[in-house]
Amino acid sequence: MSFIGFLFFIFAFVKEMIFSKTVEYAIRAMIFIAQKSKKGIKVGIKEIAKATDAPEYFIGKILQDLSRKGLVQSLKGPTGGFYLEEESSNCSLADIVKAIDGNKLFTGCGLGLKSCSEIKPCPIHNEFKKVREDIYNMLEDARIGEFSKKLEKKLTFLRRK
Amino acid sequence: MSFIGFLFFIFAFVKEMIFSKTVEYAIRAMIFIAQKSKKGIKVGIKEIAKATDAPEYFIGKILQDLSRKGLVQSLKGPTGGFYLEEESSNCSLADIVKAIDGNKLFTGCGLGLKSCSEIKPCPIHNEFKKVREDIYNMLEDARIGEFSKKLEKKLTFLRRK
DNA sequence: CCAATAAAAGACATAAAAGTCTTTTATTGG
DNA sequence: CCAATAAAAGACTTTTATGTCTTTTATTGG
Repeated sequence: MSFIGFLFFIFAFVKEMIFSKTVEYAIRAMIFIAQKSKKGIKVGIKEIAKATDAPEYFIGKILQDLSRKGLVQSLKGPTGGFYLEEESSNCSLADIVKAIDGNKLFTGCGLGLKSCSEIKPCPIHNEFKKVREDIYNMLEDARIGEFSKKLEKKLTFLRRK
Repeated sequence: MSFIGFLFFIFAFVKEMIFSKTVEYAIRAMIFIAQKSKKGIKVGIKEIAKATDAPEYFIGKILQDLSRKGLVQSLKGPTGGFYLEEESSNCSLADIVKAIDGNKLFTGCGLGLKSCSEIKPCPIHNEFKKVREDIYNMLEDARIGEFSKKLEKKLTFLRRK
């Protein structure tokens, strides 16, 4: 199974659930860049698009944005492309989601909730809070660098079958 | 605090997260209809829209759809409106989500996952599975009838303050 | 320096979700 | 039966998300 195929497996779960296409593409791209970066290789948009099966121009835009926000590094010109500095490869899925969609997914109790519902929270309120926390923890624990390592191990395993 | 206000508290959590506006409005409307239905009152679209702070024509469309699918009952003409039969008031939030968005939110392991990832699931895969299950259970447990009962109790409590 | 390369920037296009309006159909009380 | 009422149905508009294209800017190897 291909790298892309494997990613699809994992994110098939998520995509209808929490993440926008933008976030989905961003995460796939970041993992791919991380893998290449570990080998000291910078990758161009075309290659990223092909490898992660994302629309070329769209992923370009997304990475542009992430680059401005410092989650990924880039260099123009020949031998240029996208890459991750040591520090960046330690960023979590949560960081990516935050960078793109803001932290609305995580900020739990907005305006109203602080007053009434926190004092006397309804049962469902608490359940949701828990789910949110679970999602946050999950995304926070999933570091791009770690993730790509694990993926590679699995891939190796899978390829031997 | 008003009924609408209270609902806002609860769904402020959810709306950026899982549910479309359509689902959000649907749930608010259903709870409102349930409360009225318990008193044997049928409610019109205008009243529902006002009470749940949803766009009138839009909630009309949504309830039309839910009505076709049997989740809510309706009657045309004077003294007509929407209401819930005993059976319908026992429907869960999960039922509503399913009726509108299909069960893509719950069907967990789609195509790819059955083969490779289930055999050797990646850590994140399992976490997501758990979150999904949590969400499903939460939505399945939340029955419209029960929910409106609880809300009413809270409302009474709040009003006495 | 210069030609080639690749990202950045900005404008544009398409699709999906959300929201609105008008006409039709069913039901009721008088 | 009839006029009023209210949902059903269908067409339409607006907004947001997604996706595409063109031009500009930075970098490199020769």
